[in-house]
Amino acid sequence: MDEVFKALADASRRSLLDRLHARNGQTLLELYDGLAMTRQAVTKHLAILEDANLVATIKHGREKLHYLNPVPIHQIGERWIRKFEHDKLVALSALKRQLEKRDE
Amino acid sequence: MDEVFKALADASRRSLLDRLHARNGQTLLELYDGLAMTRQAVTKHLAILEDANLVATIKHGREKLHYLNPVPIHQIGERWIRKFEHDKLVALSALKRQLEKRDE
DNA sequence: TTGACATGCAACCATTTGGTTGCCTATTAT
DNA sequence: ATAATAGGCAACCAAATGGTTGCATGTCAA
Repeated sequence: MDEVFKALADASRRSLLDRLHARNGQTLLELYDGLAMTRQAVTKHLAILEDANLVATIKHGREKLHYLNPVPIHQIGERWIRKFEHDKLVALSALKRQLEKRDE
Repeated sequence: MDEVFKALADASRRSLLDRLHARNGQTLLELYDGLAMTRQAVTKHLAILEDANLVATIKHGREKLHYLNPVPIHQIGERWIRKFEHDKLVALSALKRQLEKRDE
């Protein structure tokens, strides 16, 4: 879970996931195309995404196809974000009230 | 949004948010209590959470009260995680099928 | 079979990160 | 008034991070 959060912390990696979301099963070179970094940098990012189980790959000849695995993202939604959902409703108004009250 | 992801990338910071989720409006020393790091380290973490708008504070005398702001977390759920929700359903079975197909 | 193509590996680098220690300031209680 | 309490500031440090360059390997096509 920590690996997933760390993997998602980088904007380049999130945009790689976006690219796979747009079109699944791309090769390294396809994912690399148009990005302002070296191919090797992309390789490293993809490796981090793979370690975090956000991307699965298979080798197909000399190509390596990258597939998005949405499960860990979903789990973060379920196990982590949902936890704070309830607070959201009362939060802003209650926060203001509490702060004003404490400040008397 | 990037700041929020970065802020959430650290386990210590996530646990601070958990603590605030359990009891809102704690002081630095209360949040620091029992943690295996110095008070100043906690201060830094809280500053990062504050910069990411995940925590709001007010000074109350010599104390500084920390309040959780669940809005950015919720936004990540809405704007980011939801985007991958649809994939989730088809993902695992479809993934397997796709991989096998590609591998012929 | 030989060259082009897709990717991998490893060393290196600057910057960021998470943490420390030491001291300073502001507020409260005795 | 003075001591204790709550927190802030700044310098420093090691390790992790995000990136680079250079070269090696495996696979496909002419």
